[in-house]
Amino acid sequence: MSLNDLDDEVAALLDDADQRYTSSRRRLISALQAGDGPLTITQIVATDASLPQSTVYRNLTILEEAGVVTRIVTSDDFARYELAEKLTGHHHHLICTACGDVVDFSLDAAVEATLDKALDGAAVSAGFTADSHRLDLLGTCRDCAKA
Amino acid sequence: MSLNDLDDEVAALLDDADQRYTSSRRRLISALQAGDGPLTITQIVATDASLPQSTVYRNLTILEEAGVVTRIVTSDDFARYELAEKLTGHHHHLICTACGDVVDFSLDAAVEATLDKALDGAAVSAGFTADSHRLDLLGTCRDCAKA
DNA sequence: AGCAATAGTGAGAATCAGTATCATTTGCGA
DNA sequence: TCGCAAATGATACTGATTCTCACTATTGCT
Repeated sequence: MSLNDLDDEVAALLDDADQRYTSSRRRLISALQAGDGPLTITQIVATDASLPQSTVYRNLTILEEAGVVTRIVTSDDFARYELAEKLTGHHHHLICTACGDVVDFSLDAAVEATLDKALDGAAVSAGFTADSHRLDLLGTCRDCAKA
Repeated sequence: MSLNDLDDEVAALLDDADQRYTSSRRRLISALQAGDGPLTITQIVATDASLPQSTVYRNLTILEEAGVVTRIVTSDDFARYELAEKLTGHHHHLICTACGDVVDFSLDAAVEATLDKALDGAAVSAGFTADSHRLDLLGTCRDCAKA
């Protein structure tokens, strides 16, 4: 999705939620777009120091409610945010258990299909209405392996 | 794994970590064993009111370091703990996005094998040393679907 | 058994990511 | 341009988790 298309899509989602697409929110989207994985609030504030922390928290919550971003919790004490899959496509996360960093990756469609089928079966037999799945790979990133 | 085998295995793991298998820790293991999914601290304290909160927190941390339990973070504000996969076998989680409850489930071995192969490929091309994976199904549990 | 020395306990204080408050500013509609 | 509702951002607050520390229990030694 190009930057302009993304912008239009975000604008539409915010409009649906009766929210304005303010400049703080634009800068947030831009910071998230620039990362190669979900970002913590600290990382976002470090990237764009003109964004006050309270605005970042509030707007990320609003953007999440509007379906623009997704909140990710790994194991460390910091929530992370990324653009919703609707905007970026389905993907998964490589989580470094040493430094906590998170990077995106994708699986090929055949594997995803097999997985979805198996998960649907499991959901049905547990009386569960499946919505989506979340698959993370835990391990050590290149940098931490070196250290 | 039978209750006695579990007990022996936990004792061995704690011994390796130079930790004692005290009665608080036994009660914790027993509470975790009784649940059908990872439990929050609140749930544990509710189950066994003789366990003070500070002891539960401290001992779960120690048990996690010893490799006996695993800390799970979903999206709500409460961490959950379960017996380590080494003790219970590999499994996944159904997470109810309405009430936050978590229930265990398993996939058949063929699907797991396909998945592991695909994940290994992804890890290698990202320069990542894979350790384990985590697969959760998000949706609505029977009780919340009714409501 | 008695006696350190060491480990575990638990009530309460401290920490800190995240949320709520509110006076001020911004920007849309008439 | 005016008026009003929404957004901002500095600051205070909340609550899950961690830390502290005096006390108790257990281990190892003789």
